[in-house]
Amino acid sequence: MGIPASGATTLADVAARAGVSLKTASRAVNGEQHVREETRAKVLAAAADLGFQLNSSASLLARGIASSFVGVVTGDLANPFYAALAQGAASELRSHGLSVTLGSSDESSAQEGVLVDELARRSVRAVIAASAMTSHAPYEALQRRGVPVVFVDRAPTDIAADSIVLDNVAGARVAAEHLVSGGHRRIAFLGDFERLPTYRERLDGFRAAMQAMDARLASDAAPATSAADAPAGGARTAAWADLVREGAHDPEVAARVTRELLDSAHPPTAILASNNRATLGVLRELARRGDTTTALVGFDDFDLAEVLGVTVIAHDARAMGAQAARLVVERLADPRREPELVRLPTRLIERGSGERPPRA
Amino acid sequence: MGIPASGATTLADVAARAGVSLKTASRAVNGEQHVREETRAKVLAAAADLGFQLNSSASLLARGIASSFVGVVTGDLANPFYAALAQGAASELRSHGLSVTLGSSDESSAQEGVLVDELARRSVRAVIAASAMTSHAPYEALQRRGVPVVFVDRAPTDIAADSIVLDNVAGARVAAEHLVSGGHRRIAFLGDFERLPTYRERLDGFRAAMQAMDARLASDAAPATSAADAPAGGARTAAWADLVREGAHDPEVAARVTRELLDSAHPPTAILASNNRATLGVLRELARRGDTTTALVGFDDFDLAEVLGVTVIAHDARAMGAQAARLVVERLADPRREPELVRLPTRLIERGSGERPPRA
DNA sequence: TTGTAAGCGTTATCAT
DNA sequence: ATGATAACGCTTACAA
Repeated sequence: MGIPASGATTLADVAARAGVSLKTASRAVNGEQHVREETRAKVLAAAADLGFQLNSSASLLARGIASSFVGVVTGDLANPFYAALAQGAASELRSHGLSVTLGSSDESSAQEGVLVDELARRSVRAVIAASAMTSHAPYEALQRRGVPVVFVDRAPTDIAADSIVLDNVAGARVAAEHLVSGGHRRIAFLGDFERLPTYRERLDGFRAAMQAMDARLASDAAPATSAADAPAGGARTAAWADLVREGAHDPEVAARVTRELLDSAHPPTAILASNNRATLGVLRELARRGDTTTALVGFDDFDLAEVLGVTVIAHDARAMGAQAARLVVERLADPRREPELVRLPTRLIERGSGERPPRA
Repeated sequence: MGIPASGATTLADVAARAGVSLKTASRAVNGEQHVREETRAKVLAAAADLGFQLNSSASLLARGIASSFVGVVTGDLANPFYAALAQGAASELRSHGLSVTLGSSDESSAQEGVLVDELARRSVRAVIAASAMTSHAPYEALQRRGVPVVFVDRAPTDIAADSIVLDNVAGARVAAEHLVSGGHRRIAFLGDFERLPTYRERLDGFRAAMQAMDARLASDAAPATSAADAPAGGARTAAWADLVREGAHDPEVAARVTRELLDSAHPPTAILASNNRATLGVLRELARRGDTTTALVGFDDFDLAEVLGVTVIAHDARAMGAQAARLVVERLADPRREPELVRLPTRLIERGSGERPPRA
């Protein structure tokens, strides 16, 4: 019925059918003012008749706007942490009329670089990134072009940008202190890729707790002794440092490392897994060997943690995504604000695995 | 240095700086043929100098293309099944130069409708949807406008479209038969929302297995008896039908239903959870009451299933997403193909929970 | 190989 | 309140 088979109904068609000018049709369709209600109704009816849909490319072009898409760059959506992050960002952005376009880097710097270039080519309005890169040059290029970039989970040190991260140091410290106060002295730390700031910060927190423990033990052992009496200080430091492992980014590696640790001459009595994938690997290995005595605290909460009784350092990934979206919107509104660094709290949830006493 | 502060470097700027015409610059930038290498290099250098980026809106408009975005509609990304689906679709589409834009319906028909309208407004090139709607009118509108729609997980019955689903009937039947062959007679079925075809199909599979069981039991009990002798037939049918529950879409409801079932006068000895969220709920309730005897088979595999020893009906969600992406690409290439219905296989993975014998 | 001119569908400007 | 006309930045004929 007058609908062109090509499916290409333009605003001009609508205007013609409604018997008004192109501009009036535009005004009506966009809900602008200065259109008589009667006219508007006429235009809207014509549009409905023709199944008209605004061509967003033309609209954006005419308005001089890049696009209404915000790129969200994460490692791998299969990781529930990233999924929650993306979901939080998407729903918050949607309430501001912005859409999300996804990209997974699989934690590869190279792939992430390609991804960011691609986003640039797609003229995204802004980018939210959980970056695994050490050099953020591609992001800087975006910023220069006026595209805001907000970093989540990992804050870059080489460029200035809004960032929202967890209080990793405090989280890991609390976890380690919890194990120490439970009587553990030999605590292993399962870290992620060495290059990730999250890993380094969590290790910092772990280190702080362990050094405090060493200091306390030293003073307990020799109440009124001078530093010269503690030649074992270095050895004691080595004691906990020997149980630090890195590169456990996926469950398989984490399981293997756990196995090596527990099979060693002086196995740890407790493990602090620095993220959800590491925790998964530890759980698999513990289950495999039927080990129910080794204590465990995992960074990141997960669905079955309660069922399995796993003590975790929890946080709200979805809120983090939403917060990142808010930062995007704010910077879009005022590009010259000072870059903001938001640090989100974590909390310890005791479920049993972290409260197991050390083996005798 | 000559870069306009507004960040709006156009192809014309590049052409001017390189001392060539607009069209030549366009050719060089787009990697087209018929450009002397020397010229191309000159243009590319100018583009790099100016930090030029093609305006995708203008480019798409000039080419008469809607966009290079494919909308992916799912329930909730927090569900690993959807996350894997989205990831699979995204990476496959990317290799075809298409990007993904995400939308979560939270399984609400209303919200899904809004979402689809939004996608239309954004001029997406195609849509991949795990739809929770019963009427697919909004999708039909898209199709009419020449936007291909591919349904995943749930195939619509009211409109014709490419679909890719699991063999739900077979999967659920195999699961139920597995429990029956393990000696179970009282098997509960924890279903999702009644309106979802996945739920209905899984129930069909369950029913088939249970009816077969009933038939076998009847003939065993009365080898040479006529139908008139089996007035209990209806009662027997009721026996398994009484253990069918629906609406267990989230873990909380699933846990509550499990509790009611196990607290009832004639509790089931086994449970078939019709999806990952239901399985989670069952596990929580079993853990809460310390129940280690009730057998369990869950539809959908999950990360910790091995650790927990949960027998599942597994499938490859990521592959499903990738396949959907392939269907999109094919239909984009040839819009008049016959709509295709792909049915993906499932497989039973025995891990212990499904092999527990019935309580005495 | 390179350039010219027209037009993609919409919105902004400035009249009326 | 409505409308003619010129952008928006790019690509596709069609020349040269």
